[in-house]
Order: sequence, then structure tokens, then C-alpha cells
Amino acid sequence: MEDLRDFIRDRVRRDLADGVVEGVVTRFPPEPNGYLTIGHAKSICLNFGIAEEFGGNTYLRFDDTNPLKESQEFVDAIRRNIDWLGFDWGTVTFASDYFDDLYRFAEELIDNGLAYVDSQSAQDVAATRGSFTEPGRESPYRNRPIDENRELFRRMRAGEFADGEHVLRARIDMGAANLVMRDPVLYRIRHATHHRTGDDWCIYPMYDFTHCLCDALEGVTHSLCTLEFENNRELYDWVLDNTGVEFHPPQIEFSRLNLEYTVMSTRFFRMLVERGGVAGWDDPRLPTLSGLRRRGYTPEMIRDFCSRIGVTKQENRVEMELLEFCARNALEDAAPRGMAVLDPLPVTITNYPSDEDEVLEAPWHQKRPELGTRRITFGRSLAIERDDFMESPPRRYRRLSPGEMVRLRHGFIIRCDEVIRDVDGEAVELRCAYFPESKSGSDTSGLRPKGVVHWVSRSSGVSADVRLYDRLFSVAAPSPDEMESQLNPESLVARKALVEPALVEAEASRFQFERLGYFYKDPVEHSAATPVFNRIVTLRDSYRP
RNA sequence: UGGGGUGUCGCCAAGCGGUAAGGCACCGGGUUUUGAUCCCGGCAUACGCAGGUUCGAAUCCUGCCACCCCAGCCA
Repeated sequence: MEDLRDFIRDRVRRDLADGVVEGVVTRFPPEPNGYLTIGHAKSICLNFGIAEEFGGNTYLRFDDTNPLKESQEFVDAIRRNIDWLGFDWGTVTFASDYFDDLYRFAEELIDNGLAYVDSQSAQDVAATRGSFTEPGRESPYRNRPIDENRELFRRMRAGEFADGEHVLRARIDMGAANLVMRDPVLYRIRHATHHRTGDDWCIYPMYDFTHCLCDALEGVTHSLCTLEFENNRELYDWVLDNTGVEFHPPQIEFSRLNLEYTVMSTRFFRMLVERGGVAGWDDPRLPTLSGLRRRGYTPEMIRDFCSRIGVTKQENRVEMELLEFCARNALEDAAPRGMAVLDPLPVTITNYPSDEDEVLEAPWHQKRPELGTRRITFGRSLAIERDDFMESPPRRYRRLSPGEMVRLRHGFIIRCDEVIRDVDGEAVELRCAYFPESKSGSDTSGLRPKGVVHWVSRSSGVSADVRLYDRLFSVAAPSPDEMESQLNPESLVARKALVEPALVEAEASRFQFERLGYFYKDPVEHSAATPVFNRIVTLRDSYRP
């Protein structure tokens, strides 16, 4: 976490040293039109991180200028996400807090002949914008007298016109090479109820007009945004240079995060949520912060990940392995261990002397004895993973097969003597002998089995729902137009597992199921009566058959 | 096609004229009652390409090439 270096931090450091700014003020400006993703986390870590490191302040500012797409639900969810990530915002603001100020700045532009009310249709505005190579054509309303513009704008705000009848446009240059500068729309009429200002307004300012002014009004010293806004920077500067606002923040762009096998598309996720393709915005397969949280990721993991990916202007697509590494890295020391069998194959200990089980003790964490121990039961009736038995194993197989021995983790060594099969020849039960003197921790048997497998007592084991999550898409880089068909049909596999009771009884919520992976008690569906575990990530597996 | 950007190992990413950091991944080996962890070692004569300047270039210059963004009354 310490000593993060990137071109933006270098810039901030330089500005501070050169006295260009006296302190640092950043802002994280989400539009409340969906849930935050891990892509936003990159921006959050950057903005809040810089303020923390340089003793500055960060505004959480909701960019709520489009009432058609935004809602209170999203505002609330975003606040919860940021809170969860562990960042303290100095102040929460809304672009809508500045609607009055913005209106006055617009009047100022009109008064200076730098904005006009255009009464063309949206189609005409688009048709006269020109192309990459052709200049645009000036609107017939472009030279409207200032007084008329002022009056028309007043009437727009007063609600005298229908949606689309007029817009307020900046009067810049229809021949500009940068299309953003060809008389951009500043205000449009929208008779829609806003989640905060209700029906107070029926005209709403556009992003390009709003964002720079809000930054300036809040004294933002470094306005950080993603690469796709590079073209908008010229307009950002134009607005600030042509209004009476006293402060002029620099806009600095960095590349957004792309992750393999997923997308960061709010629009696509909304569709998935609405069509039931996923359980909700917090579906553990989604790269939303709510989804990652429900999957079992912690804020520390996300922040560690963000510190490892860096900040540059290069387009990127980070491998999932890095995110998974961050999860395992944090869980290796933190997570208590336990045993669960996802696909049980019954094992009967034929020479077990009693029908009574015996209690064994096993450490919660082999390397952290201070975590204590839990009790596991051993007896005649057990189960191992179906994958841990093979009739005719390959050369270096280290699990159970006919006639071979294997150690039951924290228990005894057993030998497979007989395989019971069903009519299809499928193994349905293993009849094994155990070696009483091979008890874990006090083994005097001298036997050297070639492997260790996890197991659970069938008489005391608890049935649990285990959800095995995998990548959302089956391709590393989903293409925008084929996303639906590229979804991974096996992104969720539900299993009825047999787990040791201590796992359910324990206070902890994240565990390592030995040899399988890290799992998290589902925060909404898990209960002692109906245990539900989400797989956060598998263990690394170097086994090559 | 005009404008704005970016090109360093499979994926991220340092480097800012003095002779290629680091992380992830991967490959060996050791330890191991998790094929995990941990430990040790390996992994770009090479920086999109071609010229040039220089004693010396990933870093400077010129010319190409590739990729990304922009023609919403979205953000």
C-alpha cells in the first residue's frame, strides 16, 4: 500500500512542490445510474488515496444531471460501497446542488454572446455537426440577439416548452477539428422528476457544462477522469475560461480498468439483473463491488489489487489471476481451515471396532496454533471426494485407488480393499481398512502413504449448499455486440456438500476448505440451519494428470 | 478520412541520454500430514518498425506502422 508511484501522483507532488496548489482536493464523481464496479474502485482508490497521502480532501459528488437514468437506490448503494471500501469522504455533494449556480453561469455565457438558444430539432443539430473531415454548419438561430436568447432560456426554465423544442448551445466554432467544440449543447429540456430536485427543474445541464464548473466551485485541484474524456478536455477548459468562475482545475486522464473474462458495463449488468440472468446487482459473479463483497472479497483485497495494477494512460486488460492472487494472499494467513466434501463418495472403515464415533482434534490453522482447534469425528462411516479415488490411476497419482493407502487429513491412514459398484460399474462405496496406530500427530505405524485427502464423517457431517463461482464470460475479451452469447453457462455450479459441523458452528465467515479453495458464508442466505457457502477462489493447483 | 491519445516480457508496470526495477503468470528444485503455503533458482542483448543525432538512445530527432477515443439534446 505504501509508496505508490504513478504519473498522476508525480504531477500532484510536483504541483505541491512548485506551489501551483497549496493543498490537494480530489473528487470521485459517479453518476447514480447503477452499481459501482471494481473499475470504479480503481478511481476511488486513486482519488481518495491521493487525498489521504497528501493530506487533502475528497468530495464524493454524484453527477446527477440526467433524471431519466438516475435514482436514489443507486445513490444509496454507491455510498454503501465506498463506505465498505473503507474511505472517508469529506463531503457528499450532488451536481444538482449547483443547479442555481449553473443556471447563472449559463446566463453569463448568453450575456457575453457565447451561448444561444437553438430551436432546431435534435436531428438537425446532428445533421449539421459535420463529420471528421467535414466542418459543421452554423445553426440559423446562432446569431439570435442576446436579449432574445435570455428570454427564451428563461422561458425554457419556466417550463413553457416541450422536451426537445429548444436547447442552449455554446457558441464556439462549427468548424473545430474537435467535434466536441462544434457548439456543444449546454442545456436540454427534460420534463422529468429528478430524484433530488423533484420537479423544480425542467431543464438540465449537460455533463460538459456541469462537471468542470462543479470541480471549480469545489476547489478541486486535480480532476481525474478516464481516457474517453480526453476529447472533452478542450471544452472543460473553454467553459472555465469563459465564465466568471475563479478556479480552474486541470483535467488529467488515466486508462480505465478492464478485467479478463468480464466487462464493466453498467448498461449490460442492468439488463442482466432485469432479465434474471443473475440474481441481482450483488450476484457473486458480477465485478460490482456489491457482487465481489457477496462473493467473499474484502476491501483489503480490492485495495491491494488496485495498488498492484498501477495507473497509466495505457489501455489494459488485467488477468483474473492477479485478482485471485490478492484473494488467496489475504486468506492464506487469515482463513481458518476446515474440511468439506463437494461430491461425496462413501467410505466404510470395515475394521473400525465400534459403531460409536471418536472425536479427533484438528488445528484451525496449521501455522497459526493460536487460532485453536476444532473437533472432528472419525468413525465407521465416512466420505471422501469422488475425485480423490481412481480405479486405475496415472503414474504419479497421490490419492486413493484399489489396494493403495492414503492419509485422511488430521485422521488415520486407510487402505482401499474393496470397491462397491452400481449396475453401471460406477463406484458407490469404498470399503477400507484403517490403521489405528497411524493417528495424526501420534503416528507409530511407520507407513508412508503417498497422499493426503480431505474427508468428512457421514454420521456427523452437515449438508450445505455450496456455490462454485467461475468467470462470468467464456471469452477473455467479450465483444460489445455478442456479450449475451459469450456468457459462461457454468459461471455458477450449485453443489450439495457434506461439511464438518465446526465450519457451521464457528464465528468466522471465511474458511479454507482444505485442498479445495476459500469459501464464504453467504451473507444473506446462510444460516446454521441451512448453511450456504460461496466459493471465493480455488486454491492454486499444480496437479497435472 | 480530421482531431485527440497509446505503443517496454504471456498480463500489469518502472524507466525521463549512461548501458532493461518490481508484481502476477509460467518453468525448475527444496520443505510439507492441504498436489496449498513457504523457501531457492530461472524467465526481455531487448524496449512497435525504419532511419538519424550522440562516445553512448527504451529515453532526443525524422518518417512509417498498429491499436484506442470522438460525429448523444448520455456520462
